[in-house]
Amino acid sequence: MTRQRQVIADVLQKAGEHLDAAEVWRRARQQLPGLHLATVYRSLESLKKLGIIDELDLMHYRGTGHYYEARTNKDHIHFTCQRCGGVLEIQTSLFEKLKAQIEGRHGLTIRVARLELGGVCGSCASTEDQTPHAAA
Amino acid sequence: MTRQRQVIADVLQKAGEHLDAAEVWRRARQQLPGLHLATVYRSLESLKKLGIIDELDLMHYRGTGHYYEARTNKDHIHFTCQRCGGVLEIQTSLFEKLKAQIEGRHGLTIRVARLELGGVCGSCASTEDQTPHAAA
DNA sequence: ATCTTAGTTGCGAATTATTCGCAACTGGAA
DNA sequence: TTCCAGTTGCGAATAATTCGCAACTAAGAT
Repeated sequence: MTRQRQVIADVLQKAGEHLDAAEVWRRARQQLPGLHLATVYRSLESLKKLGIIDELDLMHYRGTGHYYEARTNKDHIHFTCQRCGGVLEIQTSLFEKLKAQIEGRHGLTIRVARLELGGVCGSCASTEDQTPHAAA
Repeated sequence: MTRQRQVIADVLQKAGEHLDAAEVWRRARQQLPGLHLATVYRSLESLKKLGIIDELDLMHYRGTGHYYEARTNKDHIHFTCQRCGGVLEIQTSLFEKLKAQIEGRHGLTIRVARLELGGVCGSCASTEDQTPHAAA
């Protein structure tokens, strides 16, 4: 584990939101001024393989890039409102059951699970505005 | 609905596999020689919004691009083996239950659901080879 | 402590994937 | 038929990501 990866993992652990590679770079450079963007990409790839972080695309609401977050002990689901762009994080034991059922039925091992939902959030369905309601 | 979109939707409906934009383009040009790649991207975007096709990334096993498939009446789950690259499509009613539960609990409407799993398939866990076992 | 080396970094250039601007065209409603 | 909002082809532009390579560094062996 190099200093670069520690800092990058730390940035993601402390961030309360989903960051793209460029934003991770901006923040990490405050501790590590010489850090190169290519290193950020390589580190994110390694951290992903190590199961320390997860990658998302939030239904491409904001472009084709990817977002990253520190992995927690329990997987959660991401719902992106396609009207206002808000992101809602959802946890439910049914998700764990679903994964367990699939592993059992198909004799495979799940290492990473990404459930991304898109649709219309409750606030957008009632009001007609375009401001994010769900937490990002 | 323009001829271009019809052909593109048709290519995806007939394909037994997941195609990236460039491959859709190659196939669609057989009926529509002048078709431009930019049009393919724009059409895929429209068809996605119409709910006719779905977009996947298959856990980025083969790069950072996206894959497309015609949508069927029942959503399915994609498992990508991170050892051999094989893709397994999985259906289970638990997935429908999970979506219904989320809609109910959070008062939102799900328009598109993408569950992508990564891990090790049964064959890879037993044999140590790197050949795809699951159907692509 | 020092050596060793497999793996990592910084750098800039290259590649891939996707989008844009604009003038010409076209599907389908009136 | 006329009309027009939406679509297309085109090439250039942009975003996102990866590569090649020489210099460095973490961490295990000596």
